[in-house]
Amino acid sequence: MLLSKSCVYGLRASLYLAAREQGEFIPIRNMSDKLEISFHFLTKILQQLTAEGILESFKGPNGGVRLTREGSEIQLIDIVLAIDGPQLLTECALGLPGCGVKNPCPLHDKWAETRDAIHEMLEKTTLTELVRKGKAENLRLTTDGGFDILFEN
Amino acid sequence: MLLSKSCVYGLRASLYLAAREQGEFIPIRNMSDKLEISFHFLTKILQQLTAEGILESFKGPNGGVRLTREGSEIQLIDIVLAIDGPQLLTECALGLPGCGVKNPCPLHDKWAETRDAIHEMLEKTTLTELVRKGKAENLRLTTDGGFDILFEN
DNA sequence: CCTATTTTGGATAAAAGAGTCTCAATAATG
DNA sequence: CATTATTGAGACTCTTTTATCCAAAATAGG
Repeated sequence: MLLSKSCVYGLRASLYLAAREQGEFIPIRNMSDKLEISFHFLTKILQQLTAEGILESFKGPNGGVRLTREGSEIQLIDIVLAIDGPQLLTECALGLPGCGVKNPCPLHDKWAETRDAIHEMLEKTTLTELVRKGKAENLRLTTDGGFDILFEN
Repeated sequence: MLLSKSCVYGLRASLYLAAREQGEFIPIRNMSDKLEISFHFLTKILQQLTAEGILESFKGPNGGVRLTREGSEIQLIDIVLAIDGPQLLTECALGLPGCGVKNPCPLHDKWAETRDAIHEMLEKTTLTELVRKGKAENLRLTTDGGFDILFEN
């Protein structure tokens, strides 16, 4: 699995938040229902994103979480690094510690290129960009149903 | 982790085999010592590669494993798919089942491109190519020490 | 035929990832 | 002040991955 499940859930939730009114605190239960993710598990993941400063939270009635920045200023890489950690995009393909330009493995160069391609994609893609695309084409963020139904009622 | 540890070990072992005389059966213990991988664990991994037809094995004294094809005809992708399975390079970045051109998630297109880049790299790279590079530049296949010391005595 | 060497396969154990549950802390509202 | 809604934090369970161990099968060589 390229991305951990936590990371995948974190991305889905972040997209959901970016698609909602900015500034509004969204209860996690609300998100877990819509996105069909276990409430408690999602809570854990969002706590990480809060700790990393990507989200901010508010307790009590009318509480919830929201993005600290605009969706257009949050790249996918921010979420991936916050959850899966930077090793994901720096590790050696052969698992050798300290593999780098100075002391590489035979696969280092090619692998570094590949990792860079992943990094670049994640770095260039913003939440807002995906939300726009999702809305325009009614793409899904969940197993069944399109983008729209996430925001009904 | 992009590749599982099993997969990483499988790659290292395959490179080791490709670097040795073709046709010769190499005992797994020999490899596990040189590559500093747990013997029993490596055994399990190589059994998978044998089952997938990438290796063949021979029991008893002077037994061991060897590549079924020449190293120049084995691509990294063969090993990765045999161990981590094809899902690795087909799964949706948001974890949605059945995500594809017909019913995509907002990230599908970009993710597919990224996966293709990984796939292409793994597909274009052969064991022999890496072995040649490793030998030429004395690169390492293990934590310490270069390529050469793997094949002393 | 016996012994040593080696893979095979299954059982088991330990560690990490995924998921659940409970209780405390915070805050709004009547 | 009591009630209710919500996040925070920790303990706990389940599953998968990683790792270890052992007995069985195959085979070479004396």
